[in-house]
Amino acid sequence: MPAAPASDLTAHLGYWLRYVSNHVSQAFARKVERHGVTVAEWVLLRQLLDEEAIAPSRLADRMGMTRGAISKLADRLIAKSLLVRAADPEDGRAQTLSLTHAGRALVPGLAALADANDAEFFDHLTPEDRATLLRILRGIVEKRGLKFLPVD
Amino acid sequence: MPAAPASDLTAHLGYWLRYVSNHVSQAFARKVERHGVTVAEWVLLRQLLDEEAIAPSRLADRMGMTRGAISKLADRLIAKSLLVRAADPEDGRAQTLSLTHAGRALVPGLAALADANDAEFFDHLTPEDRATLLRILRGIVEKRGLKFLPVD
DNA sequence: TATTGTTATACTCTATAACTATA
DNA sequence: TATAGTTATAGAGTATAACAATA
Repeated sequence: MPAAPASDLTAHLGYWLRYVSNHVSQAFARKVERHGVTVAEWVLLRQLLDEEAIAPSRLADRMGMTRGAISKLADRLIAKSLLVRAADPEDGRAQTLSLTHAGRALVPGLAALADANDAEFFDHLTPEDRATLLRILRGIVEKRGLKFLPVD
Repeated sequence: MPAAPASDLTAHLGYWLRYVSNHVSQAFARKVERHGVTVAEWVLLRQLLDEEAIAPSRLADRMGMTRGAISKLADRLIAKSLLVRAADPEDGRAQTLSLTHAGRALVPGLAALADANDAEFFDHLTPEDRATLLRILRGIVEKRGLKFLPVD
């Protein structure tokens, strides 16, 4: 009897994508861990750098997480004195998140680690391959339109 | 004052890879969830399909997980009657894992979902782009040699 | 009533480390 | 001592749902 007809795991692009992505992220996690933050925390910090102050719900949209998840993530960063919460003077329900001095000071170092991590995994590619990879990934995001993010 | 010098998140291929991969995996997770399994469980089941019986430690190597993680994953699949554990007659320390009839019967349906998920995210790509993406991802795995997997 | 945000609960995934049994 | 495997513990990430305050 021949092998079962189920298609091979390795026939799926999703499988390879997940495999490589998990390893890239894990390697990055180990790098930033030494600075006391996680990958998700880094992404949140980086978002704040350009924004001054931002509503948790906007972060949730951008990062593709629920508001509850953002709340917990923010709690951790506040406990590390990298972030502060403040009431929005215009809307009593709303809050804003912004970086502390320590948080702002931490970002460039983390960005350098992100650069190093990217180099580690993608520098051996030709410039063409790097461009193609970026184009394909961005194309998928655009095509799917981020619209399938958590609805909460 | 210009923006801070920290490089943009979106400048990193790792960022896009993680973003797309998370969405592809989440979409797949929702599909297989209806069949009562998770993505990691699916990968383990699929590995077993070709092997008849396999040692947990081999699975750990292949799947890039620790032995403890495989143990727990196997526990869940055994609880669902999709997997069985058996003592290795040749080595009193060793165990083997194999699919039950129910487990084996479940795989083709899950494989069809994996096919569908891949189609959903990658079918709009040209054949050239799909081939390039696969080549790049496989190249990274080869280059890094899976050697940075958990050491346990 | 609808919206913003937090809190409570739960489950998966993963890791590290202690432990058991066998080699 | 070394190896195979399990178990214990912990923490990140995520989700859903209940809740509080305000609009």
